[in-house]
Amino acid sequence: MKKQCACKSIPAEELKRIKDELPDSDTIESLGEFFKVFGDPTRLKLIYFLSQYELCVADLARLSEMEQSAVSHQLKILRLHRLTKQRRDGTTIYYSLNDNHVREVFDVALEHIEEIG
Amino acid sequence: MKKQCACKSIPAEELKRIKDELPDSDTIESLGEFFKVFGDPTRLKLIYFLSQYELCVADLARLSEMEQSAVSHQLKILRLHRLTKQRRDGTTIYYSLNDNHVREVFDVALEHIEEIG
DNA sequence: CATGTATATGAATATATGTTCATATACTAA
DNA sequence: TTAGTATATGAACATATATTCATATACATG
Repeated sequence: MKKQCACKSIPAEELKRIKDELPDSDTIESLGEFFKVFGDPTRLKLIYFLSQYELCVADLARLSEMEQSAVSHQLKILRLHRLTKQRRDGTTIYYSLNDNHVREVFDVALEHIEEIG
Repeated sequence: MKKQCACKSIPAEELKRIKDELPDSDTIESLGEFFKVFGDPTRLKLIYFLSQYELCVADLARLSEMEQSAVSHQLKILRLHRLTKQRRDGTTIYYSLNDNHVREVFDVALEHIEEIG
């Protein structure tokens, strides 16, 4: 029983080179975090609405048909990832998107879905 | 105690209109699924490698420093989402990306990470 | 056929995550 | 201050998910 697989389609030196091209692990982690935020349908809805309008929590709850608490929890996640910004007006807090890439990512993915499913 | 929140920054008819602009729930679900695939660092590594090279499972395992079993499990997910295609050569199976949008999504997100973190 | 290699997969486990409920906080107005 | 409104948050719970281990499958070779 050999210790190393005999496949080795690619020689060791080239494997090393390919491996080095990978973005560093912090970047990969951040990317994963970023996509994870988009990986939940309820957050996607919030993101979509916020990509078009500045909205208060209560209206977001009505639009997404979620409870206010659930919306606040999800908004916290968006906030922590700096995807949103907010302003206070009295007791009301208005959220909006903080970044142009967000909608861009959304749209590229949408193209994919429409083509491949 | 009122039954409905008094906030209503936006009148009911307009809320309805905004709500109707949201892609249908199947599309939102698919988008969420799509992003969820990208939401795991180990899958991101596989996707990145495959965006540049056609690779066999064993080499993917070496490159990503994962066990062969874990790689196969993740490749199954990529396959089910039709992000990859594969061809067999003897006992070896070579994987590659199936879609151009994938790398595009990856790159847009990378821009975001580099700007906002 | 039997052996070996590359990959796939089911089950078990540990961890992560989203929602709900109850409650806290921050602000407004009387 | 007291009551009311909008939002935030901690804890508990249920569900999802990634990994590992053991094993199965598919193919090649002798």
